[in-house]
Amino acid sequence: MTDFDKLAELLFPEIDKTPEYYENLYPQRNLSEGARVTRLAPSPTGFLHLGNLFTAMVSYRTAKCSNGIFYVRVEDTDQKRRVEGAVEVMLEGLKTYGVIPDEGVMPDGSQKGSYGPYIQSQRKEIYQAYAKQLVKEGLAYPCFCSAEEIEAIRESQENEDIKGYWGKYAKCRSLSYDEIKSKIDSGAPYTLRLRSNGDINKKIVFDDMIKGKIEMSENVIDVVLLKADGIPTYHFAHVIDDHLMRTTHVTRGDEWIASVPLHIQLFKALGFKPVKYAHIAPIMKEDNGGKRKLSKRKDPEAAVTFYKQEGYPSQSVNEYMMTVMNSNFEDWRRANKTAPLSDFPFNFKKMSASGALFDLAKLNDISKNVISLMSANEVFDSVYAWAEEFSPSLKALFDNDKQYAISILNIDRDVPKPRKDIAKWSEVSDYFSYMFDETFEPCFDLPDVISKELASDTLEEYIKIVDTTDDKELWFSKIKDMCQKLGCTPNVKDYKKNPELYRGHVGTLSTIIRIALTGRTNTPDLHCITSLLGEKAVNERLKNAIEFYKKP
RNA sequence: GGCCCGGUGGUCAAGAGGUUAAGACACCGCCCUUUCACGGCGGUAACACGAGUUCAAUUCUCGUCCGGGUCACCA
Repeated sequence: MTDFDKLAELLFPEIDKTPEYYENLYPQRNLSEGARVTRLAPSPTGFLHLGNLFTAMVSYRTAKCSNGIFYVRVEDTDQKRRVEGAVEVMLEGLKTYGVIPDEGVMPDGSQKGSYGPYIQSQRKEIYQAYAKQLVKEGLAYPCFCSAEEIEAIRESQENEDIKGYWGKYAKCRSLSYDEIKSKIDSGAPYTLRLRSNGDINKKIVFDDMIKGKIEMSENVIDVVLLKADGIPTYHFAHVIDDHLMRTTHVTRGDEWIASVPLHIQLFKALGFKPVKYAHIAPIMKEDNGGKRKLSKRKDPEAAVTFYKQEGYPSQSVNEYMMTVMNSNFEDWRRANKTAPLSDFPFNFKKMSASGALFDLAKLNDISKNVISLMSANEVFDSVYAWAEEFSPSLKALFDNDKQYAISILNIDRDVPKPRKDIAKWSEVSDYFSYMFDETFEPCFDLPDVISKELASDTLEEYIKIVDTTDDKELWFSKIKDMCQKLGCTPNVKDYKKNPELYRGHVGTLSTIIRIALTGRTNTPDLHCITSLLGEKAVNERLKNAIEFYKKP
């Protein structure tokens, strides 16, 4: 028995399973050629960041486009940062954007699939079995340095290019078996470190799916594999889990690039085939002149819940994310207006290597398009669901008369070129406030070119002939007929030619009526509004306006 | 500071050793039009800088600058 064997037994007396056991337990997946296995590995530390969603979507699409598997593994190795219920919140958020795992931790908290457990805190023995193996092979050793000692080492490395626990700084690296045994017998806490065989002068080259070839020095640092409590660090857990769960492609934020040499070294030390990496640039935010990562503290739009609160349809967010993800998405969408997102051939190579600025204006534009394609019923259902959660007053209005609400939402919608005014549900109540007596705010301000006299003349005439059951043609011809009597012209071009001959034109009259009825100068189709408002409301509003304009 | 990544209009971005350097959003103008919106047409606006290679560089190389990342018993 070598010292390494003895050390392995000393450190892990309870561990009797071997790496071979796990290899057999988790066999290669039986998938079709080219199928990719991806994962999302959230740590339960809080809310769903837009960047998490983005990364998740990349993973998800990658798997889906190759008939592969997308699973969720919870990385809860840092008990200090653990937040209760965070995983559920995240998965629920992901679900609303259509990112639903095939395997792993499901939104209801259950686990599905035969490569589990999918929660790292439940995999302690697995990590330790591999750790034991590394110790046996002399590739890992216990380190008894305290936080203070580590700090002191760091301070002594001011002039060193490579900082950390390595080379001559790795004090515990060459402890003898007996030294280790006596420390352990005395109850000294320790971490397990990698005995790095990296060569500082050698380079490692790997091919990132997004960034391309990257060349870096080999890792020489004896990183911590197992913390003092026996729980693995991210690095160790990543390598073991992604190997055992048979992940083929790891997509993660590009802040991980710096540790790829370590990860590849670990894969090799454990005898695993390395995964392929796709490192994603973060979504950025403009910050007076500069760029910075979207921050959850400073930027409300960093939280995925923001979009729900504002009432952006999930599909709008999805489409926006796709345009950021793959630059050819917009072209594809133009050519395939109603195709489901899943038909889009997602490709890593089309991803930008640098971080894109988050662009709310673009999101709004996309969302307007998405909403313009929805039917009034779909819009109603979505707005209603939104209002239930975020706007009791709007919900109450809708509850009064759902059919009326749907009719309003249908104005200028069921036509070849629907309007694109609404980007999010929170705009709806304001947009249509004048359609409800409860929220209508009269405003009699006229454009400068229209006199109060003309306004009252027009409305007095109009109130006599208005019939809210008229069809559009009749309705408009009546307004045209009024022109003569009021010294206006039904022909706008005539007016423009000789404005001094007339008091106004049809448009002028329409504007007067529009203001009286809605309090606004800009609205969708006035005929629709008039007939939906109904006789009572129309008469009332016209009377009030007349009264106002007649006052000196 | 060491190492790594990136830099095409305000934004997202195609692009290739020779192009009038696409397109989308935003912005502006015109047309359509009972307002607005939609739609159509048009416009302003970009290859960070300096060397080198080359007949030719925004594209290749190097340097500079700028931006980002990373150097934990956090992920």
